[in-house]
Amino acid sequence: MTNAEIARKLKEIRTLMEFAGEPFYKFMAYERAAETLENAPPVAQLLASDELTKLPGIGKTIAGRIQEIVDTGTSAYLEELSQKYPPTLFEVLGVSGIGMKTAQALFHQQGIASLADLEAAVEAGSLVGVARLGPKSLENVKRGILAYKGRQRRTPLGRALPLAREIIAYIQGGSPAQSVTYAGSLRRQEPSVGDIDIVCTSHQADRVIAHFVASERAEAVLAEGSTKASIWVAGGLQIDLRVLPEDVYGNLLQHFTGSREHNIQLRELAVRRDLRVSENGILNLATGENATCRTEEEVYAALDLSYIPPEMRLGVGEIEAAANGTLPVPVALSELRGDFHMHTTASDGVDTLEAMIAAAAARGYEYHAISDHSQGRGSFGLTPVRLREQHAEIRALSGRQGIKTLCSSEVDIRPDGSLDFDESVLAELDVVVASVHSATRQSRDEMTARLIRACENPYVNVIGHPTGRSESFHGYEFDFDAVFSAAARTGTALEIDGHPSHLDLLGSLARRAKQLGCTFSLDSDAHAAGQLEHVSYAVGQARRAWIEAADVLNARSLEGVRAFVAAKRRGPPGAQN
DNA sequence: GCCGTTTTCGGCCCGACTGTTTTCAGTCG
Repeated sequence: MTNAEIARKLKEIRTLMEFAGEPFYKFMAYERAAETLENAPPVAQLLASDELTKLPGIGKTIAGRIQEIVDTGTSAYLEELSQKYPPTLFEVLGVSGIGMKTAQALFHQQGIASLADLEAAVEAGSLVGVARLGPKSLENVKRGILAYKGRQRRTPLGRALPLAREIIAYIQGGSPAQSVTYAGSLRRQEPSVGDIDIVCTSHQADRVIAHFVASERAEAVLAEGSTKASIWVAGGLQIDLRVLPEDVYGNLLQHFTGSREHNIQLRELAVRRDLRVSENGILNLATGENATCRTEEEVYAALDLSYIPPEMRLGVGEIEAAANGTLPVPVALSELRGDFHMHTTASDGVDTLEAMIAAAAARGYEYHAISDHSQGRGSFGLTPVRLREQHAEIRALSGRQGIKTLCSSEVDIRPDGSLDFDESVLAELDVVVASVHSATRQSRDEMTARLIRACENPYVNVIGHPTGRSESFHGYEFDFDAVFSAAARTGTALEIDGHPSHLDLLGSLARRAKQLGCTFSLDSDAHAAGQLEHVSYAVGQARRAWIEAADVLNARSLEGVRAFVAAKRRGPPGAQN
């Protein structure tokens, strides 16, 4: 069972507890624990090492429930609540505009316990007269039902970010906006986002907001006030805009970047110092003085914290680290000197070798590797003969663009852990990426052994997209700690694949790998010249994992990379004799 | 239910917008 699945169960408990009238801080504890879990290392590993209660917000009681969920798939407490309140209540609560109070009233007064019940009641007009449900609220409920049905739950980062950039350009282009940027889960590089938060500064907020809600993209305007507005765009994705004066830009950006848990912890720390933190500034409760910050750095400095990059704001220990000066500086895109994973028309890419070399050179890289698929991938995989022909082409083009092109391959890891090329072919390559593409539903033990054997191969330098996750597949089952430890021990880098449909490793898992001493390769997995920029998503996940430049293979010089490869081929000291 | 630089009890983050209200409850982020 994944962390996300366990977190979902905890959130179900939380919601049903509130529905049942339990005290606020009791059910909120479950919500905070769930959010912590979503960004924590795999629960199975935490339970094995007895580290679960070390996570913030997880004490004895909730840890016990988590253990129970892992062991049995559910919790007796959850089952008990579910007996009283049917699971279809979550549908009603999922309708925008219907909150806890309304849902409780509808349930107790009219027996409405599902979306179908709600629709029927709306149709029959039987909701007229329910407290605080006037004609406008009823219209909102109707719209909420339609949105609930048509809505996709979450939007992948790779789709949301371009949309956010488009909206930002629209705002900048037609309104008196000063600074405009995206915040929220997008800025934290969450793998998928529930909405898009945009923050903006202006002294004419009303004009910016009027322009925003007039966008052709807006299929509905959900709210329109003097400093904030919300719209829905196609597919039911919500976009929130907040506009404040330029002198609180730092407070504004900090506030709306979140995460919620990070902000709660930050404000709790502030309260202990008699300070109240909000998007409007930092209010000193003793003196009544409000300090405004133009930058986020000022916000953190005002609380005696070192700057915490957005991707690290997850409420998983970063505030403590920032307070005691141990927060690492995460790797930055500008520190990358190359990219080991890209394809050409020789396999399933759409651009030629020459075009990919030119594109990599244009990014200012010192080196890059061409890593087309190996023969096992069927019609588009390269045979040894075709691979050697490609090497000849690379040598012929070498040096023309002022970038070193390395000969590589994304070699299939076969079901038994052996590689799709034999050693004589692998030995000719400068660097080897090895990936699983077949038999992805092997047993946990088989997949673990398969990946460890790949790590132990002296020619394998990078394990490509290590978990195999995608938008539609949760990834292969294997023992993360065992494989990550093998990678660290053998000098094999783990890839963080930035292709938006992969994002693999995710930050939470990569952080575990970092704790186990792994080296990482941050790659684009580009299948077109324009996709080399996807490496920025890999950097985003790396930063969420607290990975530093020193942990990153492609942040090293070409000599450093060659030394990494040579060391593994040579084997551990003494192994030759 | 969790937690501790006022530590084992007594606290627990902050604010905007809407619609239904005659001063605020509910929802949302």
